[in-house]
Amino acid sequence: MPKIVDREEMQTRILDAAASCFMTQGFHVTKMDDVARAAQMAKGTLYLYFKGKDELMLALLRRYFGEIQTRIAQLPAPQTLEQFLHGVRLSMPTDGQGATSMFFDVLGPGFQDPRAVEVIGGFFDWLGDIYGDQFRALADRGEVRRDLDPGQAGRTVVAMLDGLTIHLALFNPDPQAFAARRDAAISILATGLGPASPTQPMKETP
Amino acid sequence: MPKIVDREEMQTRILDAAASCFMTQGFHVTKMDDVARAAQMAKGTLYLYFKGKDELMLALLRRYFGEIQTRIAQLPAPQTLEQFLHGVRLSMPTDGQGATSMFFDVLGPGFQDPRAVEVIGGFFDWLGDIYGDQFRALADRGEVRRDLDPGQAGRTVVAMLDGLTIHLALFNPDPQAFAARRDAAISILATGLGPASPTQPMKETP
DNA sequence: TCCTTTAATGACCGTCAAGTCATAATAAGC
DNA sequence: GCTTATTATGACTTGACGGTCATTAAAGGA
Repeated sequence: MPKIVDREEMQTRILDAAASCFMTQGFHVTKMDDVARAAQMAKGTLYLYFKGKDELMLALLRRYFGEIQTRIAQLPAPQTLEQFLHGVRLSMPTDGQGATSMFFDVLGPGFQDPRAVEVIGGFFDWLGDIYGDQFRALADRGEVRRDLDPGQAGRTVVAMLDGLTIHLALFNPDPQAFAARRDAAISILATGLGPASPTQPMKETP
Repeated sequence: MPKIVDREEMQTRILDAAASCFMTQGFHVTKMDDVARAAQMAKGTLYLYFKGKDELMLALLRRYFGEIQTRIAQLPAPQTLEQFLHGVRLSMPTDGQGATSMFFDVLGPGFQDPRAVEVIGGFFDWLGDIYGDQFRALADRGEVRRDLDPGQAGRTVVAMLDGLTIHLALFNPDPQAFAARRDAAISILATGLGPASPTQPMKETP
């Protein structure tokens, strides 16, 4: 008798619209009317599928990071430091901007919503742990120095790489500059800022 | 005849109050009434000294980064890589939190105010240039590898270190963890993730 | 003390957007 | 095609906050 709708499909449609709005304009600037228009429905309809703007954002965050997480999780474990760094290179965003601005918006207002911090922070914790595990394995193979605590090192590298992404997204959304600095960062992660060791081909006397 | 007040002193008082509010609550959450109460004056009085909330924030940003900038500028140029890293260590925040949350708030909403981005981004550009100059000089002395473009490397290092600060401030405001990761980061910047070179005392075979 | 000029106040206004709900539209069964 | 349960709509309500301004207070000179 009744009219029946695929609830999940509607939620997906709304989330897609919200993602588009939030990512281009930012969370706070986006009005629920904007989302409704993007999803081609009336504002009231949104509230049949999400309790409010906050819930909408949370669902979006969970979906977004969930996808990245499953994608990263099924990558093969690197066997060498070079492989690790190659993986890092591939998994860094290429476009600048993107979702970074959205996170700024969400984390911004006094960290109002601890759930958002938990989702985002949880992801970085998780990734830091992954890197930590990989460092431990690589250290056993002599591919990575053994004097660092792998767990701390994992979190540290994650934070440093994210800093790169954030700065590029916020201050210099130029793909060329991004590529150059990503490569510089990876190179620094590999061998540090100090002069090349004698085992590598590089002159030492000026 | 007239009543006369020290305009600058009032502005300082207001800026101090605003800094306190913005840093603890965030920019968007803070109401002008909050700032007024913190400065012990009525809301209307604020508008005699600052055009509006945005101007207040901008003035605060300029003051904040101006102070850091002059402090860093009068530091002596490092003569060795070790000195450079020591300076980095000293110039990193020790408390976690602090101003970072405020910047998130300001940069957040769709980067609305380009002036704020300019102030903050300008600071990091400036610091990246400083580091770049130092790298150039250190490379000449054989203290730093010569295969990196100093300018890019300076910006890159600044971004990576800021990432560390951001993550600690947002996700893990624990001073102990901060110290541990700061040290890990500095160590990685020095010699990289790879195993120690033969010139340094460290076993290579497991 | 009184007058004049500048500073301080806080009730008020206008705007803006999140969220609501009475009403309309839709689809499935009979 | 009629009935009914469910879904969709968008005008309206509500609350909040940045900014204003008529009014009051303060300070210095005569």
